[in-house]
Amino acid sequence: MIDLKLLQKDFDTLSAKLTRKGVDITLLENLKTKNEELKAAKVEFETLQAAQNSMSKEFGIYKSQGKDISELKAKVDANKIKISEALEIQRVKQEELETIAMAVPNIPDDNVPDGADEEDNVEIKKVLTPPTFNFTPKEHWELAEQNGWINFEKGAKLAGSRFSVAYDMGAKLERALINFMLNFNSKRGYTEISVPHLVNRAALEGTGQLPKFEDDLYKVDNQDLFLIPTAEVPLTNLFQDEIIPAESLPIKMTGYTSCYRKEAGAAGRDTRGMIRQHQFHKVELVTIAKPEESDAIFEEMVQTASDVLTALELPHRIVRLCTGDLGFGAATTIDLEVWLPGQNTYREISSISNTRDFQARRAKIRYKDGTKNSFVHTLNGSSLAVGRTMVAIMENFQNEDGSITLPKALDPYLN
RNA sequence: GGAUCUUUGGCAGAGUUGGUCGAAUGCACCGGUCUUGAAAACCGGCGAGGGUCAUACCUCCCAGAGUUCGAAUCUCUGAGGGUCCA
Repeated sequence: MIDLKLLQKDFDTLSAKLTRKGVDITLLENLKTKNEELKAAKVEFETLQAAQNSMSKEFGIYKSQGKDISELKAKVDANKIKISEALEIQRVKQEELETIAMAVPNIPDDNVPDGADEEDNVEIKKVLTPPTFNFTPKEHWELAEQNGWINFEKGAKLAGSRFSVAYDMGAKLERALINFMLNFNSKRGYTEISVPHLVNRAALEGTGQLPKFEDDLYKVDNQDLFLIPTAEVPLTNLFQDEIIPAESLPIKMTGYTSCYRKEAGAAGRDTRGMIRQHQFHKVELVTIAKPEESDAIFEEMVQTASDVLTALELPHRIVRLCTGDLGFGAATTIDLEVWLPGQNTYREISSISNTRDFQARRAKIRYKDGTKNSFVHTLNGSSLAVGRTMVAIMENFQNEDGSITLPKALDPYLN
């Protein structure tokens, strides 16, 4: 959630920044008005409540002194009605404010380039040179089927399109990659955590998936539970509504989960293969940090994810997202795109974001800085999407006969 | 599953004939005196969140609902814990 105090104090600067991300300025004006109304309603209610409290105290004194209380009681009763009215007004204002506030995206950092979509993202650097082939490299679905690693028809049989089943070496590779990545991240100081794949509404509101993106989520019938679209949700919300002692920051976490997405807006895109599936595996990094250290940690997380790719000998490039491609909760995002010879292009395999205090404000994650409480910064990033890593390995390590030589880093995990 | 007791600040633990209780006391913690330094002793401070320049003020004694002018204290529901019975 954006900082309402900042909105009050410096509306022009804030609205200019949010306009870059396509936010309608009248929405912000509306928000400002609502916030002022809520404040007034709160003052009104609290004043009445204070009067009520002091009258009630007087009541006790009157009684102990044996004075007549009928007049006081009449006053108190009248006030009581006003209180319940004021409370109702406040409740309504609060609700209205939240409805608007929760739909406003995060403020992009100043160094995020303007742009409409992924075409306008800015490449920072390339890592490793794409391999050359003296034959035409195949696409991963061909290789996956030819080697008997992935079966898309079985996936469709069980659950429909955008599902697949991994067999034999495909299944082993998946498991090896998860282990490899978790170990890699652990060595970098990230604590491994295993979390639920179902979370409640509050958790998803905390990280920003709700209320705006309910269509992208799988929901459990008759219960307020959703399948997680990323481990970022449970990992970040571990600290929901907590005040963390400053000395325990930064908190660096890594976790593996499946991720479940309806891909509502992606009809027709990547329909073949395992680039875009409704369920996929991902190893995630989440860090809870002090504001002053979050930039350094962001760089470190990008580096860690890039190093995983390098360790797997996968050529990739590092890209800074433009305003148009930036996610709802992110202040800044860097994508890692892996080289796919079969498609002859770079494709996203990891996305690392600094949400600054956007999620912290929603999820009420604070830290005690001396005597005062401040919002933490939360950062998240994939390290990596396992399915896409498999795609990248298949395409980059393919031989002319369609067989695949696996990267040496996985040897200890595959025997 | 039945009966009964219990749930308070970082911890321990008062407070249950409803009022001046956000809450005694001890420990822990922080500051000071003393000391070469530390410990001990003594003095002072010390629950949390919101709000304010700072006060004021509002909210919070497991959660929710209720009775009342007023609830940590009474009633109901739920959750956690203990004990006894099955």
